[in-house]
Amino acid sequence: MDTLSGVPPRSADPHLHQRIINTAARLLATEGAVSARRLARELGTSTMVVYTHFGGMDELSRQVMRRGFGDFGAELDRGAVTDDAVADWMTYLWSYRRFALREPHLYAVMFGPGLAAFRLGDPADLEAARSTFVSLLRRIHACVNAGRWEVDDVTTAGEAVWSGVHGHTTLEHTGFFGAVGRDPVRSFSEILTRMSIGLGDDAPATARSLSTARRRAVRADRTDAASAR
Amino acid sequence: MDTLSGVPPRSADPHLHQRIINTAARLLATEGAVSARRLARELGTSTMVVYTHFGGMDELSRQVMRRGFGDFGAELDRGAVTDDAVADWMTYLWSYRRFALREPHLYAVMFGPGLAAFRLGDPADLEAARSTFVSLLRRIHACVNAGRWEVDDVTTAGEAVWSGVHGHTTLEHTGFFGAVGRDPVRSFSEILTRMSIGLGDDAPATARSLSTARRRAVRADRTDAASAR
DNA sequence: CGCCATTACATGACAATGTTATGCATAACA
DNA sequence: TGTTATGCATAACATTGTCATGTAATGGCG
Repeated sequence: MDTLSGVPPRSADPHLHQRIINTAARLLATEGAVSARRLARELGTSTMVVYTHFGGMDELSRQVMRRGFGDFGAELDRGAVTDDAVADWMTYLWSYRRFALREPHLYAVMFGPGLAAFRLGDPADLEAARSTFVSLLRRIHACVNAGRWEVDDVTTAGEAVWSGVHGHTTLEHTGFFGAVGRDPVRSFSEILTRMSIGLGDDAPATARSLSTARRRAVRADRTDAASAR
Repeated sequence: MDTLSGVPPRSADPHLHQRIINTAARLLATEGAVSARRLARELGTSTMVVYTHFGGMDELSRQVMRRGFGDFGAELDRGAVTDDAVADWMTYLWSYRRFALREPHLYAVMFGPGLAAFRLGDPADLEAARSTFVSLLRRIHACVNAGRWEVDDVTTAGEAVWSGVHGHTTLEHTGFFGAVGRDPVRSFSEILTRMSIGLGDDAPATARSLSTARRRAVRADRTDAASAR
């Protein structure tokens, strides 16, 4: 109705822009969906803020996606660089899986077919996604430099690796492994193992690296679980 | 309004059930989305037919998905069995990619996170998806029997392979390869190659099988394009 | 053959979605 | 202080899936 001046008129919040993105990301993570009205209710505003600040839900989703890629990349790059390059590469991919499992909806926004990063070719979106890919390529390069792998085209190898882990995580998100009573960890290990051997490593060395990376991953899982409490 | 008897009352169509599924599949393929109203308009009925026949859009989508898995499996099993088991396996996966590219929306319904096959555990849905997986396992078994691969756990190997090709197709669907100017065929070939070597084949034999399978795939692509005309 | 019950379907309404036109109150500025 | 601009709330519109209601056709039974 008419605006009663009894209600203190909300002064312009200088951080509203970021608050919207943060709240949208939180709602996405906790409730699996973000609607303009749900978001407005959470923010204590009207749905119009989405349109004055982002022009619509699409652009907001892309901003959430960009932030997601930022967090994703930061978390992936946290992995140490040791003298076992293949183990480092595997650790990187275990972190990849950990993030995807912890943030399934964010991952879906980032890689899903909805308003995927690449279709609406905003260079900033493309760059956000590409930087994490480049980070993977560095790990692969290290394996080549260490003499473990023989790869002429690192980018193509990176695409193959990425396809494998991305496919695995999306399958795991659908609940496939649980539904058929299979172990996703075993399947993921298989991908890492066969890929490493296929890229030139010998089987025993890959097995040793897998053990190392698996140990690190279990420890990181525990840290993750502890910080969630 | 009141029902004018001037309009000939539509007698119960005994094939309506199938017509709904077929039309939904067609709309999904041609328009990328199926809404109850769009479907009703196409069928010349009201939206209620969806509810009397399926109870809602969800169940209808699952029926479309089931039909999709049927077509998918039939098309995949069309590949010949020759004395080059690895080439046969690769041909199978090229067919996989071909189907996914030709029917992106159907593929998304089949494997997407929406009302994924596995989450709502209807055994019929599970079986529909599983049968195509079993078909993949047969191809892998043939490679092992031929002495090309050394695999103790065929199912786990199948999951790894599936992750790779599934991940690749979903990435291709997002438009990633086009956006960054990369060649999806090369990436897909890399997956097949590294996986085959990783599963025990030697590199030259894998390369020969890849050539064979690629030739077959190109021919099948042509046939596909011709029949589309 | 004629009546009744069941069933299939159309109509229209409801809630929730993204979006937008309108208006007002505050903020920024001269 | 007066003017402009902007940010946001209100309320509406179109579209979605869904459902309550009514009606007409179908099929069984006397």
